[in-house]
Amino acid sequence: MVTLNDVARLASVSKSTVSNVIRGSEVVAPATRARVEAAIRELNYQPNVVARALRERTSKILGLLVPEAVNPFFAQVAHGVEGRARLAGYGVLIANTDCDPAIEAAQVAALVSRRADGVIIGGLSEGSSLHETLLERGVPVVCAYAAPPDPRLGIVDSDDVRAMRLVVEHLYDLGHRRLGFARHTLAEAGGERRLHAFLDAARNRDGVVVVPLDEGPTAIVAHNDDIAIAQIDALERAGQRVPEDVSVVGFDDIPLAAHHRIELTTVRSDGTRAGERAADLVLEAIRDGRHVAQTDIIPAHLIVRASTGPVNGRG
Amino acid sequence: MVTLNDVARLASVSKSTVSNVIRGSEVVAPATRARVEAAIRELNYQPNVVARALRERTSKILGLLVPEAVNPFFAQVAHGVEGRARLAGYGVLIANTDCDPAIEAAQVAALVSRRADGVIIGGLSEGSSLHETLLERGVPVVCAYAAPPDPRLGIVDSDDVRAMRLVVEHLYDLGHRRLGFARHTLAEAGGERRLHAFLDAARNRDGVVVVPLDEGPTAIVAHNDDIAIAQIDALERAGQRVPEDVSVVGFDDIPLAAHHRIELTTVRSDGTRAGERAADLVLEAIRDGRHVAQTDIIPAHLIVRASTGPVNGRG
DNA sequence: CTGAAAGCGCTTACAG
DNA sequence: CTGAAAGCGCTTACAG
Repeated sequence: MVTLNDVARLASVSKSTVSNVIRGSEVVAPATRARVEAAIRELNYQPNVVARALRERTSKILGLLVPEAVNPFFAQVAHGVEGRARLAGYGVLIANTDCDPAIEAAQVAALVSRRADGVIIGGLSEGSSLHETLLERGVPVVCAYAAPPDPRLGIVDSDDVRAMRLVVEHLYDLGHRRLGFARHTLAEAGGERRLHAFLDAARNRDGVVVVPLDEGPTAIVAHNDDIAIAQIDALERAGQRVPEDVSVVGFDDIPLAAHHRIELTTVRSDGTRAGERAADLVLEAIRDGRHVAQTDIIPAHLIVRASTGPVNGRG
Repeated sequence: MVTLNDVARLASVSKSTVSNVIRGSEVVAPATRARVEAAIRELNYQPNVVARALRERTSKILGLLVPEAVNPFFAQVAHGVEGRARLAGYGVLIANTDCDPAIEAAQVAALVSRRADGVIIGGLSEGSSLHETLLERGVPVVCAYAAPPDPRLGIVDSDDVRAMRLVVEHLYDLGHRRLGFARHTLAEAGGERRLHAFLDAARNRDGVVVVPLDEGPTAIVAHNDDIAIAQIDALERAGQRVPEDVSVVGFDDIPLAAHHRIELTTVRSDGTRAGERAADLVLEAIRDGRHVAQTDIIPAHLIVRASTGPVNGRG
């Protein structure tokens, strides 16, 4: 590997001067600069970011903690994070946890060891306080769709309360009174916030009752699209028809939700945008040397498609 | 941030001794070791991997170049890579390229700058020679489902030739003679290998002709499941029925393919396993200080579901 | 405008 | 068994 020293030697200048050229310092004389640049090209020199990181006490690395790698929504979030990070010269270290506390702890330790300048958390296992480990070391962190309460945290979240109000209203208008909720399968911290938002919304509608999934709800609201789509699968395999017998509502609006075979009524939530926003927040905090301590709530939009219909096929 | 020096001071030993304890050297006296370990705990010390990386001339980082972040199959591959990397103490830097040559070049430069010890390429843009940039710098690289020809490369690939033979045979047996192929949308290097395997298989079946998609094939074979599912969407929106009017075959067997509403006939290809295998290959090469130079072909299995049926609904 | 020196936080021979 | 010293490849005051 060619180093800054090799370049200096070839250009017959000191390391300081090469460094000045690399970092675009104004101070270098044009002729010297030209010589150095020629040497860089000739040797095909790429600065060693590891060395720079050590010296500057910054790694230019963002950690991304993902509870469920295979969820397409998180793929969108990751895509957004990565795009913004790249533009800012940051790399993204991906850390899947599968919501397993042991893996999660190992991943956070690895992120600390690698001196990640900031961390974005897409989900934490139940009862985890790993975000505090990070915060106490001065690492800015933003939670996307995961919100352990801590004022130092940055938060990017969907407006679940409003979303669930829209969902319940929609179902109510279709005549549904027996509603069920399909929770998500991971033991995730704060993973019941959508459930609670749903319950609150249902409580505020006269005549609406919330029943377990196996006690014949006429409509099922799911924690996310993946779960909604799995519900459709389960219902139809059990001989029920969607939406004729049971209506189903998702959350996220993943690309597949608009598919002709699925046509899922859902709440739109732009994962890529959320990822971009999360990255921006954490990047700003890094620049300012502070915690994020900001909350960004993404507005909710109900997208009505064909997975919801009038109760009992009437109407 | 607490450093090795802080630990040394608190334990009243030298940095060398702390380093020996951390790295589990046998040489340290039990009493000394205990004192150092107590100090580590008390200070909550985490070694700085950046410093270690600089000294050891290894970053313990794997780069993962992904052409299409939102493809669920690549999410599986990434999951597999990440899992194996973690077990080996490596971090995974994710680099989306969206198959854009400019982004791709920037990502490879970033990976070089960060001194990634190895790189896994999930896809390269057409005409790209970026893998050579890496190889020439001595970085082992394995291509997963992307195979520019270079003997130094590691390759993990599906057995497209056998797969397409099975697919064509299956369709032939159902009476299909007019077949079409839905290519993938990215300008990816080697992205036509499945197409060519398909064309070869079709050529070897008497009476079979390959026609453009808009010239009424009775069966469509797609480059991957995502594209197959999009084809079903397009066909049905255009008033055609699958499989009554047109049969559709995918490739990958993403989780959704088994969904009751989709029931896609497809070729199984375990993305997580492929990712794990790719990581193992590159990790071994790093350990041995050599290029990978190995090929691993994953056997093909045809999974017949309901998206294929007899031609013209007969039978 | 350019260069010598110190130092980021580690590891690794090498003395003792 | 323990410690002093050098060095990984950079950047950053500071002289000149």
